Amino acid sequence: MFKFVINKELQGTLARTGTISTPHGDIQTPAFVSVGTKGTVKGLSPKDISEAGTQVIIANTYHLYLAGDEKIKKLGGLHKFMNWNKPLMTDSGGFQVFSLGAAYGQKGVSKIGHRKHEDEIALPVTAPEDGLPKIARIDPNGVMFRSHSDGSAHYFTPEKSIEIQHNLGADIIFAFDECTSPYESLHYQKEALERTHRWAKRCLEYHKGTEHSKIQALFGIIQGGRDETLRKESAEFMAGLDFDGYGIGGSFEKEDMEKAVEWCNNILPKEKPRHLLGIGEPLDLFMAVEKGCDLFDCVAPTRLGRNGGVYTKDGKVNIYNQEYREDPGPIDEGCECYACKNFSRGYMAHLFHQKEMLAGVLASIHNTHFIVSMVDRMREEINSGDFLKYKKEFVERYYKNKLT
RNA sequence: GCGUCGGUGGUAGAGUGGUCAAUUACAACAGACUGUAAAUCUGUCGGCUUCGGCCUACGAAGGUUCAAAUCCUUCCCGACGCA
Repeated sequence: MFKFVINKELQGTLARTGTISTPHGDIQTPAFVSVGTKGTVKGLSPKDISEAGTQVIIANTYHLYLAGDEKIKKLGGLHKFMNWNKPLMTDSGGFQVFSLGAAYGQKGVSKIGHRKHEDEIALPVTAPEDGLPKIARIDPNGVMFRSHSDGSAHYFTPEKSIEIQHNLGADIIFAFDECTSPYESLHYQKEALERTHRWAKRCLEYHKGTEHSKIQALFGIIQGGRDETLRKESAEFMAGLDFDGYGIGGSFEKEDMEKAVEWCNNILPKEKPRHLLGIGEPLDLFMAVEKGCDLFDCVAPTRLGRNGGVYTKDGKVNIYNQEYREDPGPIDEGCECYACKNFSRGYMAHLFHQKEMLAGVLASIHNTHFIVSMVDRMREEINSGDFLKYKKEFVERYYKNKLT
C-alpha cells in the first residue's frame, strides 16, 4: 500500500519533490505535517485543518496511550476517532523520553537550543536517582514514564510503542527512539545511539511479524546528536534496515541542524522519504528542503498561534501588540486563509486581549495555512526549477527587519 | 445637623509608627515559544539616574515624633444610620 515516488530533483541540491501513497490517500512532498498530539490539532476542527491546506497529521503514541489506545481501537481506530480520513502518522513517544526526561523542568532546554556561550550548557540529568523531577527513566530495555498528568507509572519498550501504534492505526508510524539532549556528553550520545539502534531493530522485527506491516509503513529514526561520526554511523545503520522511510530526530543547537541533516541525507537511500522531526520555522524549512527532506512537522504554527504569534511575509509578530490594535488590515497582506480574508489585525488584537477562544483558533488557522502553503510553494518551485530564487526572495523579506 | 465607618499607585484591594515606592490580583507594555508537560511562561509596570542613589507620593492642610500611608487636629468627599 505504501509507496514513494520521486517526481523531480533539483540540480545541484538534495531537494526533490515526490508523492507518498498511503491507504488514506497521497501526500505531495515536500509537505508540512500538522501536529495533532492528542488526536486533535489544538484549536482546529478537521475542516479547519483541511481548509488550511494540511495533507497529513501526526499524532502521538505516548499521549494517546495515556488516553487509551485500546479504547481508540475499539472505536474504530484513530482516523475514525478524530474524523480525519486523510493520511495520518503517529510519533513513537521517543520525543517524550527527552521532553519528560532530560528537558523536564529545565528552563530553556527544548527541541532547539539557543546557547549563548560554551559554558552556559546546562548539565544533563541522566542519572536515575538524582532527586530531580525527571519523569522519564531510561534503561537498556525501555523507558519508564511517570504520567505528567496523574503520576502513574508506565513502561514503554520498542514493542510496546509499536503495539500502541498498531492499535491507533496511522498510515505511517515511527520506531521508538531516544531523543537525546545536545548537552549530553559524547560518551552518553554514543551509548544512547546504540540503544536507539537496538530498539529500531526490535521495532522493525516486531512490526514485520504482524499483519499491520502490510498496511502501516514504519519509519526508522536517525539520532547521533551533533557529532558527525555518530550521525553518519546512525544514517548508515538505519539505511541498512528495511524501513519504509526515515525520520531525522534529535534536539539541536541551531547551528548544528543543517550539518546533521546533510550528513544524514547524503547517506540515506534516495528512494525513501525523509521526515525531519519537529522542525518548522521558515528558514529551517527552506534549509531542510534544500538538503533533501520531504516531510516536516512542528508545533510552532499552533502553539505560536495560541499565544498570539503570527507569521507574516515580513516576519513573525505578536499580533496583540499595541501597534495592531487599530489596524484594519489582515494579519498578512495577500494571505488567502479564512482568518485573513475575514478579520482585521485590530480584531485579532482585540480577541487576544479579551482572551477569547477564537483568538487562538484564527491565529492557528492562519499560521498553519502560512507554513503549509510556504512548503507547497517550495514544491512548485522545485518542479519549475526556481526553488533557490524563491528561497532568496522569501528569506530576504522575512528576515529584513531583523537584519537591519 | 448628629453619629458611625471609610477615602492607598490605571482598577480592585493589602498594609495601621521604622524592614514601604508600598503585598497581591487584574489591566497595561514588551519578550519567548521548533517530533506539545504549554490557550503557557518570563520581564517591566511613580519620575529621574553617572545605577550608588536622588526626588515626588497613600483625599487636603497643619501637628506629634529621630522616624508617619500608619498617631492627633481641622477641612473636603463617599456610604450607612438617626433626626
